[in-house]
Amino acid sequence: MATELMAQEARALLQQAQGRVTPTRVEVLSILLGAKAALSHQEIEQLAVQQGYSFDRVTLYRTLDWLVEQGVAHKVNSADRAWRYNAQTETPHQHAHFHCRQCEQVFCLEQLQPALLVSLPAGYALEQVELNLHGYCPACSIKHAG
Amino acid sequence: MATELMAQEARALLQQAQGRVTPTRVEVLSILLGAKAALSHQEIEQLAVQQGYSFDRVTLYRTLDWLVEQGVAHKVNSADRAWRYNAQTETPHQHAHFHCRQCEQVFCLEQLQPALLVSLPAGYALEQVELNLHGYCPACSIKHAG
DNA sequence: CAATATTTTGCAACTATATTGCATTTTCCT
DNA sequence: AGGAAAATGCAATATAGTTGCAAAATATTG
Repeated sequence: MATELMAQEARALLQQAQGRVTPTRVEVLSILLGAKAALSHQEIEQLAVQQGYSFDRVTLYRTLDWLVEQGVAHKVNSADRAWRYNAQTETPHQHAHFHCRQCEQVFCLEQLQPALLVSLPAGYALEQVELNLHGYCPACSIKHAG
Repeated sequence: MATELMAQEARALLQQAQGRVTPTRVEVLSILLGAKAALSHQEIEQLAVQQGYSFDRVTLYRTLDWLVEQGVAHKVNSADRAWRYNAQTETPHQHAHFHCRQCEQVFCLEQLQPALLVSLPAGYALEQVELNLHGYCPACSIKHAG
């Protein structure tokens, strides 16, 4: 597990944020940095415990909110009514999310550009485009197809 | 209020569904038919009360689920972690949703085609595309701009 | 039209996610 | 090291949605 590396990167990112670099924040951000998919609060809590760290649920919520506010993480709304979070290392850009129907994980697709024909009706002020793809992720596709 | 017309249309649609045409179902569907935006369970309940009709929360949830199942309504996941529903009179097609940041309403944009460049990484099995646009709806844009 | 079977509804209790207020602890700065 | 400000933990609460079961409504059959 490259936990220590992630922790270092996390600390570096937090250095630039408006606020304190606390163990909880380092832990949470390094978990997000090490994840391949967007994580729910529960998944994060579990991973933290696995790494010998624990914190209150409320603290986690607040930490995640703060990370989003600071621009180092972002929030995805998934079908099971739970927010999922992942680290946002690069500049905020429009990227798509792939929601797996089997394992319910949410993957960020950085390279997918929604070259959409924005022929929005008059009057709407567009601020952000959110593209969600639903289906089966590579791992689940294999199990599915057999 | 064109309630009676909506109720008639609702009854016609329900006639074709697999199940009973009950007052609750007619009421809920006609509310959805009369709405310009996707409605939350709370908004539906309120509108029903305004029209002199009331039902249990659970019944509403079940009714909405059933309407979706029957293909006469569809479900949208919005930012406030509440499902929103609207009538689906036409054939199910991929359409975009506009989420207003001010009034939190969700509008269906039937005409908007997400001509997206689907260059999905290998392994992903795409089943559905969900396009959400965030910003300010016409009514709120006006208030916003002054 | 009455009896019966089936579906739908209402009630109560429950689950899960998330939030709020406040006291305590930790962190940062000098 | 000391003190101000920020972060955390705990308890309580809000909100969305679900489940089981009994009662009511609707449809079906004799």
